[in-house]
Amino acid sequence: MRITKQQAEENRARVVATAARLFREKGFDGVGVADLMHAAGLTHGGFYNHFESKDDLNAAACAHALSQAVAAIEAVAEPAPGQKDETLSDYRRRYLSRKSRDAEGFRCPMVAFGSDVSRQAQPLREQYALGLRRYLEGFVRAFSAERPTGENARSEAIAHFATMVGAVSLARSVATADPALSDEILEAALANLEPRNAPP
Amino acid sequence: MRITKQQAEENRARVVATAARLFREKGFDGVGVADLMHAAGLTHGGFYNHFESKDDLNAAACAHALSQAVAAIEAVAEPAPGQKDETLSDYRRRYLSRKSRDAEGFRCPMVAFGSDVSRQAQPLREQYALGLRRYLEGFVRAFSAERPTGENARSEAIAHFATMVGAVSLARSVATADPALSDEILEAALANLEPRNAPP
DNA sequence: TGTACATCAGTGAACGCGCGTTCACTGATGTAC
DNA sequence: TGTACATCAGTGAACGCGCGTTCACTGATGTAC
Repeated sequence: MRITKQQAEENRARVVATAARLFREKGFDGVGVADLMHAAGLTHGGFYNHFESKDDLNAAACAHALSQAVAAIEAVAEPAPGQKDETLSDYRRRYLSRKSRDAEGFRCPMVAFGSDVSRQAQPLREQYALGLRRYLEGFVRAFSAERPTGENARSEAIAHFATMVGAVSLARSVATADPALSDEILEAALANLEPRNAPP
Repeated sequence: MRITKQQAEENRARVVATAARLFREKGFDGVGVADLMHAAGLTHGGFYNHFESKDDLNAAACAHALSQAVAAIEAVAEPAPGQKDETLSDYRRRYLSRKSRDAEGFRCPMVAFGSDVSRQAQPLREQYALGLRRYLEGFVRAFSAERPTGENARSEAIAHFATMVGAVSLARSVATADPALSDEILEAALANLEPRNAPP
């Protein structure tokens, strides 16, 4: 049953993408190798043709999720000329929307992996740090474009993003048990992050 | 080997307190019943004399951790007369300190359980929502005392706390792999949360 | 107050299950000639 | 270009281990008289 090299690479990529989605939904320990491989349309035995270990896949999936986030914020920071790209204001509203909060598998990895990262093996943490660094660089550029705040732009942008992460994390935690509080948290973050003197 | 009723209650309380600490450190799934009972100085067989299930303990430990957090913020909001209690500024500095970030088992449950809560059973989520609601009420009072901001105090306070949660969560995630970035995140949050026109 | 018995927190072995991982095997692909 | 063989992605059964949970048992406590 040997298959094409290209097909094998596609299979591997599909496993990583599936894992990036399922891990965000259920956590790294919430998805087993067998579940995952079947979700990707394969049988579990072939897993070790692609990955050294589950930890290895965890790291690959984490890197994949982060690179998606980096691409998204870079599109905001450097909109393609002539395209109707998302502004930071759009991005923030989407990030802090109920829909995004309730999305299971496509959430921001910084929120979805919040408390998991520091419990994972070192290679994953390295990948994560690399991704977050790149993400924050993009975020700072997008933030600076929205409001020229001068010398403290980076510091302000980081605090700004921290508010978004904390708000979605808290809002998610109480989404089912106290939806009103959950909505209130999202709205509070959004209200306090919009530029103060927005043009009319 | 039957023991005193009071002794049994103390044992149960010790198990819950130990769990609240270990779960914050390693996650709910990162600590087994046997590990936990031995950490509390007991053998694992007796576990079901105190708890219906692991989920039941998870909920009890979560409630315990939250009630500690609530007590801490209430002490800031309503300082006991004549005592040198922590101000919100002290609290914030401690919360966003490297020491607090690196503390394994005594961390803020809103950070430590960030992505775990929504994956746990409904009773735990109810407990969590109850605790967070009470915590935020205390936080809003403490925040209003620090800076009389008028009608939006609650919204501002919630966004303020979200920044703290997001910052510590992000800082923790990269603490080992990129300590400089981790420190920068804490400092950015602190700088942007201090009152703007602090009295000299 | 003293006695007799039921209760039940704690013990440690055992259970079944699901997990990550390994393995022998298959057979189309890739390659050497 | 065609042929012969090695490679290796995929398959599905099996392994060992740790987990949550159950169990028979112990013996001091709590209680009924």
